[in-house]
Formats: sequence, C-alpha cells, structure tokens
Amino acid sequence: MPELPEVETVRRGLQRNVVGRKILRVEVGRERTVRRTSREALIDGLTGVRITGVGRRGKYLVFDLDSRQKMMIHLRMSGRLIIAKPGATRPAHTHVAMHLASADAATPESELWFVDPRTFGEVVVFDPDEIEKQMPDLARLGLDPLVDEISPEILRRLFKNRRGNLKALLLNQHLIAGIGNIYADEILHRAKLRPDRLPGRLNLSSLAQLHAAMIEVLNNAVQAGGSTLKDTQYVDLEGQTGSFQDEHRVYGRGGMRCETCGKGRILTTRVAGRTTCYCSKCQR
DNA sequence: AACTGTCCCTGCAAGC
DNA sequence: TGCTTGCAGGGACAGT
Repeated sequence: MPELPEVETVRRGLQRNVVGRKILRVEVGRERTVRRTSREALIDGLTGVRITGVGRRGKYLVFDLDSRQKMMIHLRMSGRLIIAKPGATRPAHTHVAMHLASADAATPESELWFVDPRTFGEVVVFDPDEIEKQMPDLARLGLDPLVDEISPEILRRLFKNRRGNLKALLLNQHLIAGIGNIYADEILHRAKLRPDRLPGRLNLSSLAQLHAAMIEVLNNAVQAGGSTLKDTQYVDLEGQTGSFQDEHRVYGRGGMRCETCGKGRILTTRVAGRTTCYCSKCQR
C-alpha cells in the first residue's frame, strides 16, 4: 500500500522523469478516477500544460503546472504511476494516460500512466486559490514527518486531549500526514510502545522514542525505495520494487518470533479498525 | 469536536 | 477442480 515512503519514491522518479515536460494529450478511461471533477476538467486542465515541479504532502502528490492550476494524484490502495514508451502495451486498469513531449533532444516522448485496480485512487486538477473548497482533505492535512519539523514536544501538543490510542493517532492524517497501517506498526515496534497505549499517559521519554522511531523508520524506508508486498505489487515510476519489506519487524509477521528481543511472539489483533501486529514482550 | 464503524473496489488465498 | 467467502486498506461519510 503506498504510504509516505512509497509516495516519496514515486515523487523522486517524477522529479527525474516528468518535470519540465509538456503534456501533449490526455486519455481518461475510468470516470471514477476523476470523480472529484470530470473527464473534461482533467483533459482541459492538462492538455498543453507544462509540469514545472512535483511536491508531496503526506500521501498526496501535488504537481506544479505552468497554468494557474495544480494537479493532485492520490494512489490510495493500489494506484501506480508508470513512465513508458509511447504505444507500449498498457497494463489492465490503466485509467489515465498522459502523453509527454520530449524535454530535450536526448529525451524521447513518453507516456505517464495511472494504473489502479481497486479504483480508490484519484487524479484531479484544482485551483490552488480554491483549495479549501475543492480539496478540503489536502488543505486540512497534518504535519509531514519528513517535510515539517516535528519534535517530541510537538507530538505532545498534537496528542493533547486526544481520546484515541497511539495507533489511531498515527493513522490520523489531520495530525501527522503520510503514515498508514504498515508504517504505524513498524514505528510503534521500534519505539517499543504498544499500539493500544493512550497518548495522555506517555511521558516525554516515550514521546522522544516515538519521535525518533518515526523519523528513522520513514527515512530508512525511503532509502530502501519503500515496501513491495505480495498482494499489491507496489513499484516505483520505472517499475522497480522496494526492499523495505525485508526490514519489517512486525507487519505480516503474526505468529512468528520477535527477531528484536528473541523472546516475544508477534501478535495479530485489531486496533483502530485495522489489522495490527506487535510484540508481546518488547512493546509496553 | 472527535471518535467509531461501514463502504467503496478488485485480486488473491483459504476452505469447502 | 471450481466455487464461495473473507480479507487487504485510505479516506469519505454517517452515526454516536
């Protein structure tokens, strides 16, 4: 599932491959992918426009354009962005295809595909001046752990007067943006904190552990190009798999021995409505 | 306001 | 073997 490290890996690929290039033509297959506006709005908003930059906030990709608008792409559960040669065979569930002009004499024309079997993802062109109205979810996103400066003290303030447990808070995109189910479990394991702990009862040293684990796990995962699992086949823009799944210590390891403490077993439960894995011994 | 549960959707795996 | 069922999960939405 694309979470912050996977989206950041895709963003870096886009930075290398599409920034500076002009969109010549846009095809939209499934209407559902452009449900926030319409097929016409996407095609009109992108045709003849140059991509001047690609940013990321949480799991949201935001493309700068040389028009007055911006483009947002969210991969949700199963979305993928793929760069390909013009006319190459498209995978099933390719819902949007953008034809990109060559950037210079050395760069051939390309196609940028949005592929998404489960169709939860979306592609939308919006007006940044109307972001509150058109993109309320993006406008109200919380702090990004790798873009914004987060400290244990900031975590304490974010968690103040919150009733939910630690895992629910990590998954809440209005507080901290970019952490999903996999990285929430990995972060909590490295912080040695149980997912069902209540934030009000955390002392500053626990908050410092959580903060350090968050930064470390996310940075290491970006370094590894994200996590590629068996089911969703996450790959980056150029089709490369990630390798952070090899460093997972709890996610998908239910019933196995904890490699960190060597004693505990990894338990699988349900916390905050999500399948949750944690070590019975090292997380307290 | 803040939290929880349900839904959207497809592919895959387990179980009969 | 071939069917059915359940599960995966990000975020919108309804209900509490």
